[in-house]
Amino acid sequence: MEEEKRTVRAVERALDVLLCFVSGHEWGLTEIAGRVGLHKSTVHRLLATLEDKGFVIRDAATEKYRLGLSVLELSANLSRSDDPSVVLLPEMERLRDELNETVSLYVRDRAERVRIQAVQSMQAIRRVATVGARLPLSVGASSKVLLAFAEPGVRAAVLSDAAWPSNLERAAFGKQLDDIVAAGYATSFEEREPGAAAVSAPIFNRSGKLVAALSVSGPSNRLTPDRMHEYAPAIIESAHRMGTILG
Amino acid sequence: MEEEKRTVRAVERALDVLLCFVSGHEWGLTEIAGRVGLHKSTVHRLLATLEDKGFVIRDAATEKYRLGLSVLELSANLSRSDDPSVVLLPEMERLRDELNETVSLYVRDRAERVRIQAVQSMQAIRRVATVGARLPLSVGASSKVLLAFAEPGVRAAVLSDAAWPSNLERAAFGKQLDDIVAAGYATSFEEREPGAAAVSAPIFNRSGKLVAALSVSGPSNRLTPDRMHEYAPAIIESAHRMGTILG
DNA sequence: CAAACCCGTTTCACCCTATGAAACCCTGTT
DNA sequence: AACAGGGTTTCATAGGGTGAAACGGGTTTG
Repeated sequence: MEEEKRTVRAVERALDVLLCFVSGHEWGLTEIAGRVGLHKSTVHRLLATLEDKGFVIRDAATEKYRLGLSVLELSANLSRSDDPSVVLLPEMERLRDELNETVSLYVRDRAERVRIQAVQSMQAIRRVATVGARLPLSVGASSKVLLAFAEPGVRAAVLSDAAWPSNLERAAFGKQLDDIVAAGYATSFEEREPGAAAVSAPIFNRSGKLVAALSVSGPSNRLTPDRMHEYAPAIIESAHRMGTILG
Repeated sequence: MEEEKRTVRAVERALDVLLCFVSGHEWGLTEIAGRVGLHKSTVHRLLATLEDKGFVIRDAATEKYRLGLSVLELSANLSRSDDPSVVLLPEMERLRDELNETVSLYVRDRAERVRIQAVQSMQAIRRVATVGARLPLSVGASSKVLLAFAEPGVRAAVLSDAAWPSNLERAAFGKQLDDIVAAGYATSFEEREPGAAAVSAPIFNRSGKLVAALSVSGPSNRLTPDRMHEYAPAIIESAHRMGTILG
């Protein structure tokens, strides 16, 4: 609490309002005010500003707010030519076709992970992965990869974060991460979602720094533990190839 | 200048900073300060706030700012299931396959139009359309559609906008829009870009309100005026079908 | 090797402006 | 009519955003 904040409160609050729209598409003013814990009139002013700049629009029919087109405009420029999510796409599709399962790409953002790219399996029963989703860093194969192979310090920093689940045994988890470093890949079986399993391997750039986790996921009856270990070499090889594509 | 502003200045400025990233991917602090016309230290604080909420990140190598992952997260939820750009995609692909030309979807945003979805022709020579692009509302087939079929008032409002090109003869343009309403579709031949042509038809929702313009575009040697009028019925029918898909 | 320069960071006093309580205005409901 | 539940507007207050200036750390210039 002693932390000197060099941020602008009004802007922080406006961005919190904007971030309401990551879950659910439409919100009324009062709803938003309740969610962010601010007074109606404050939120009203913030929304007017956001609307003015095109970040939100009011649905003419429902009178509620939804995301505006400025966000689309920004996200269009998010994918640059040297963006991993673009240059790695062909290789992701190749791997998808080889294993016929959904392939995702994750990066770590503080104490969370974000799915920055995904290609879906073509099978009827498949893992459906939405790009942009933000997931906890405590469970799942790619979470463990993103922690295990991270630069020194981040592992300790994340594990000691206040948001980290307290019921998770730290020592055992650390041991698990060490095993993953030794094996070169991680698996998860019905860990985060029942019926789902995943294998994940680290992607390093040329200077050996971890940049992303490549993950293959599907229903747990297809992706049995045996099958996952069988797939692992192909995934590791694919991840290695991706590393050479990057700078 | 007498206009009572009910907006928050600090937030406005922060959003202006964010909107710098629609053109060019990377900016230094001083560059941004110059662009938005603010003092360095102000921009520094705003950027710190934006970074804190994940809307921008600092490239570790170049020390410059680029868009952060929160934008990705937001844009993921912009494409909701009832979002036109998603539900209309199959029909757009069908039309693309029928005519073998690039198909785009535009909506009006104030005095501009935004391409919210596009599927490319498979031919070697084809119109390449990027989603999220923002274009003037004064030229192009879909511009004319978005104006001609708009609700009463918006036509006059846009034409009298300060940003409207003054060299455009208003009376003649208005007549042209009336003709388009009568015809039910619009064409443009090398109007905005040399060598490019387009046909566009309006999409109305069930309550008869204009929601988007469906456009077929390609090289002007394939999309001759004759060919465009020949294509028009199919495009109108497709646009009508899309209207029934929407609420 | 200074000096000059550029960029980002920090400090600080001033006074602008964001804030929230309350009142107000709708429209629909009891 | 009275009420409820949304959104809008007003207004006094003090809290906080602001920009000038100074600082620090690089790199280029003399």
